[in-house]
Amino acid sequence: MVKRNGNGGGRATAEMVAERANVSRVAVSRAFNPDASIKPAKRELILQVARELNYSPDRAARALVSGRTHLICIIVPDVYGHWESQEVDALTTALQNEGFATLLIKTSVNYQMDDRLLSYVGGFNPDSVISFVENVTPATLIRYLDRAVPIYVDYPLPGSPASADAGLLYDRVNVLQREGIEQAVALLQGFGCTRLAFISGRSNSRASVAREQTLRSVLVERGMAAPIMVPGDYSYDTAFQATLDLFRIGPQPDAIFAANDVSAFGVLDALKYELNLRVPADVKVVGFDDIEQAHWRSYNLTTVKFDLHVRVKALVRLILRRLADRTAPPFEETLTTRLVVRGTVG
Amino acid sequence: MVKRNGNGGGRATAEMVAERANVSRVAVSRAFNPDASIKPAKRELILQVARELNYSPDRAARALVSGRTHLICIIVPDVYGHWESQEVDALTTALQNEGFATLLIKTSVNYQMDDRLLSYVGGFNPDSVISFVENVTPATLIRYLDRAVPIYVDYPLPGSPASADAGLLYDRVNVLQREGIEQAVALLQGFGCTRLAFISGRSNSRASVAREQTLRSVLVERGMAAPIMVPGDYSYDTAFQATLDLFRIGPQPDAIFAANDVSAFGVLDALKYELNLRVPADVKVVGFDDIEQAHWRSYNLTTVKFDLHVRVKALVRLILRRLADRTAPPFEETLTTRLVVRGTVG
DNA sequence: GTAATTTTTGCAAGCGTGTACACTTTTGGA
DNA sequence: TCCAAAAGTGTACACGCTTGCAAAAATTAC
Repeated sequence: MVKRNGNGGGRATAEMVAERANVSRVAVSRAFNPDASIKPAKRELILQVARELNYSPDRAARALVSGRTHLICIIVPDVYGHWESQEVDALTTALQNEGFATLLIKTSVNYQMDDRLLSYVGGFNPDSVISFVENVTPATLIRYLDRAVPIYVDYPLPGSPASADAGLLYDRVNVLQREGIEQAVALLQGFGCTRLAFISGRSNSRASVAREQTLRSVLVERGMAAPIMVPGDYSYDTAFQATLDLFRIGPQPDAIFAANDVSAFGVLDALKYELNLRVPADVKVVGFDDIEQAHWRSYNLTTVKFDLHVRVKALVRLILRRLADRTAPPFEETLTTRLVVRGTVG
Repeated sequence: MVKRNGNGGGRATAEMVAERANVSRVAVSRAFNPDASIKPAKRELILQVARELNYSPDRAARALVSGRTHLICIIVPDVYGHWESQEVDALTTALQNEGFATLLIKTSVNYQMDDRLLSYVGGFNPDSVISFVENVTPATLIRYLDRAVPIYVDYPLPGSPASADAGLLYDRVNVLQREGIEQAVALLQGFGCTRLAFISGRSNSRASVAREQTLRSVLVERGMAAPIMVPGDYSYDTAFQATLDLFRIGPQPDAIFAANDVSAFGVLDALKYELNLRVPADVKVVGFDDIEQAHWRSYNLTTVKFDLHVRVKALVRLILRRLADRTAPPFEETLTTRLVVRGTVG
């Protein structure tokens, strides 16, 4: 049984750098701390020596004393799609540029979004937690991770208060579905559509519920009938099958909203390859998100988008502001959506 | 300027748990260490109190003394596609089940895969590093991260030694392209194809080079002509445009290999929607990877796949074995590929 | 040139945890 | 009942780093 503690003997420590540069260990620490007071020439020398030794300060040790880990947890659902992938990707880049690293945490059969997962996450002492998981309340997150700054990515339901939940105040980024949906409905109405269908996402998804409810209220305002509801789960396969079922039984819609783009692809393929209906001539289709594949020629999907990078920037801004001042009142950013018109409508 | 060090006052410490449970702080430590010696009843009590206080051991402090962070860095290129997303996803789940967390690191304009990024990564003291980046040599990785266990996800070029590079030995997971490609070529030859084209990935991508070279040698063995080479970059748009160019000028191929599925989709859409060629009647198309979208009806792509989860399992196994015994000779796992036949061939 | 100021430096004390070591208690024969 | 072995416990130090404090050096003001 070999003794294996400390850094394992591999990495250089501040001590070694100090010795090699003939300075004190404290000086090394200061050289790596931008706003510490140290003579420029000395800092230069130390950084030079550090480079030779491939030294960089141990984040764990640093975290222990400073209380800041520079770790940001991103919690994503056990199954997640292309949209989340793209967002995790963009977030990682943006946070990395600010000196943070992203810790990817997945809810799964072993770690549901329960006490166990939360205290697992808490053990990392992250500076902030960004949750894409729908079924976790702000209250829970705050209770387990009170040192960390929780940030919510949220789709406010029409009429609900924006940045408060169970009396708690917290920072969040809201996405308003209204504008994009209004544009879409106006366009469809212009083409004479009267019977709309809506294929939902997973039942407990706030994004899906927000989209559905907003669609409903827009339809009411314009004097149109409520949408035919079709249960889905954001996946291609489910949407494909649901579309077949939809057209086999009930009143056939002349336009279909899908809760996300991937579902819309399933709808399109079912219409084209199984039902022999033409898009947009016979049926028009609208998706949500505008993921990369939406512009692929086979789909060429009309969809409600908001700029991913705008949201990511907002998230990062929120985190930085909150870390700089923990007592400020809740920050809130709101993003709007817009319709991207492609071939599946008009 | 508020003093903010330690854990910020939020999280509970072992000390607090000890006090509340009337035990020593060491006992708390032991309660959380499965193979430490402590009376079962005492451990139960401590875990109970810990639960009440939402306590879990601070990973940073633990890492500092044990030398193990339980952090695994996954380094991905600045731009990466669906395949990598799926793999990062699967890896995160698998590692999390073993008690590790994944730190996602992206190469980008600020942090190329250079000294700076490497010592940035090194600062986290990860237990292991899984690199999906092509232009980093094992030697570099080992030099900067010698305490961490480096793992390579690799596509060995035909004829090159498997687990040695620049005299260094290291663990790796190899993917053999041969079987799948042989099946594909046999099938194409059976359909009378004679002129093949290959759309490559990014020029410095080992995966692409390995696929190309394997294809070449299979063609030679079967007495077929060398493929027409078309430069690509794994993206849909580039493949789309490249296909247009290919058919406007040179000798028109009757079958096209694309270095990955996404490129193949670009090829298919260009053939169908711009060149008015029928697939598979006029041209046959083969992709690589078998990502989720390959079975979507609009593409229905014939492709060379290997099981993602098999590779992920192999990677995790490698890491666990190496962490348990750092002096063992290099481990190596080899995966084979196979052809998934769908609509774009035959 | 000296005194008052500012900048730089080193010491020492922690941050929260694991573990070797010595010590005390319990267990299991005989 | 007694003794040897096993199991449990507590003390003290270490891990690598940051930071308040006081002392030293460098800079400025007169």
